[in-house]
Amino acid sequence: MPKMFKKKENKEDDKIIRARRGKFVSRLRGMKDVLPEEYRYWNLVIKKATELAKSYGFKRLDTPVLESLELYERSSGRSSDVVTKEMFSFVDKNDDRIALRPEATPGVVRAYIEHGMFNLPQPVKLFWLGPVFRHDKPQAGRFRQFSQFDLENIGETSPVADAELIAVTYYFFRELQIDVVIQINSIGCSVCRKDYLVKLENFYKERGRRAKLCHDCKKRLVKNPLRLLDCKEKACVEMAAEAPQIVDSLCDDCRNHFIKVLEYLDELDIPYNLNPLLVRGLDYYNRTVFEVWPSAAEAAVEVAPGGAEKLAGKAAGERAEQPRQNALGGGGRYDGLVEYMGGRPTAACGMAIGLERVIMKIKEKNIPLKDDEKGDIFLAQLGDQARRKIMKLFEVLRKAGFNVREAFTKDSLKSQLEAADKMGVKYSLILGQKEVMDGTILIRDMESGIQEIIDYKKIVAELEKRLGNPAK
RNA sequence: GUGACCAUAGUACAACGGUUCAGUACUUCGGGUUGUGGUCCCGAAGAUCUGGGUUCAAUUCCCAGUGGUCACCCCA
Repeated sequence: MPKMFKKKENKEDDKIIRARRGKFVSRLRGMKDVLPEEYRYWNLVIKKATELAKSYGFKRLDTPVLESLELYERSSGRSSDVVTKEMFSFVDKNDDRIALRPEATPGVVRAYIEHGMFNLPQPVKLFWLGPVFRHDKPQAGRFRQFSQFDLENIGETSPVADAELIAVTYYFFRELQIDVVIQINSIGCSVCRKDYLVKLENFYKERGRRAKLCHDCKKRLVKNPLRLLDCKEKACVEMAAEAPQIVDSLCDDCRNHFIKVLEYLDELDIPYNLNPLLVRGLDYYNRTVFEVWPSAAEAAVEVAPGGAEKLAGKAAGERAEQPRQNALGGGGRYDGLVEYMGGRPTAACGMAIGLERVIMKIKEKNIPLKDDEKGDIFLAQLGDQARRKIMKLFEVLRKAGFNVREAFTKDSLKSQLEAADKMGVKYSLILGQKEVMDGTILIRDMESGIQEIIDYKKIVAELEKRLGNPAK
């Protein structure tokens, strides 16, 4: 029979087999599994976030993954990209408009109002850890489901709150050995921002600048002029560099607030860069806005401490020239949001860090991680009698605090020791028929291969001698 | 949303318009007689993303879809 027919037959067989197995349904675009190997990084990052937040007096809360679509439309803003084009939203069986949360703040603010947290001592400091969703096109460090570590300080007008938030953010990165620089700016309050926007619009109307703007920016000029500063088109960037800076238009209150924030940061030696072009993509921000950018050593980013004096003295510092990289985190003040969403007038500020990006950085830097899943002792058995006895021993050792591993389902000693080896344990305890009879057990040092017979009753003492007392 | 590149076992890679070419390595599983892992030897399992088209013949060429990677936009 010619081969081509044979081949075809095989192919048909394969199809049948595949059909019997059932069709494999793969993961959704931009979604990611976190495998045990990767979870080591997550444990590290989550632990750091939790410890740090707690030690600064933030308390954890969770909010639902699903919220009313309206919540985000109202809070994050109709002009924000997050709301207009990146939201996972749908109509449920009840005809309700639902969204998977694209960020944490609106849900937290909703919870603050709904649970009457304004009756708690103010400010209310909260932290939040969990998945958020944005329907973006996946790319390096960008997923459709990703995780944020979020801090909110609600009910505090003082610039100390802004500075503390930024400080905690900075320490988070520093303690994970990731070099970052805080990009910071103030976008004023609704009053002074209005003045600034007039200046900005006038600027773009002068000397035919408007005609040189890119297509998107022409729209921005009408819809959200602040975003003009944020454009990456060459012509727009050049114009933005000459445009009036918002820090020069701040009202006294906003200006003083901002100076205070910077003074605190100077005092704490937190490296930041006054970035007059930083605006942010969510509509609810006012006054302080900031982002966390990786400080690429190779890009020779200039750190500019002492910005407070500069700002107090004259125009703000040099324009940020470095290429914009993926932000690791960001935040700012949102004094109007709580009231806007139906609460009392309440000042607040918050920030969020993208954990996948943090983990990406940790991996890039090859920061060694210890494998805390490793066991110290492996229990091997031969024969059913021994197996029963050793299953009890497992409980005893586990309760004594030892890190014990086993492969009770395997029969041969060979395969059990093989498993022990792969688990990287220090010692194996081997129990066979003979030892059961004698009331003994073998202890094998897995590195040297030396093994000794010990009294079964003295196991715990022997292990404590070799490994130390786990209870201590 | 726009653009570029890509798509073969669990992983990393080969190969080819048909022909003992779907191969190699790692991993996994089993074995190298009685109760001993790491090395070695033997064996097994395991893949051409989906759908069309061109062709006598497609895993290979073309198109579309899907997915991946990267950049832009935007952000975390």
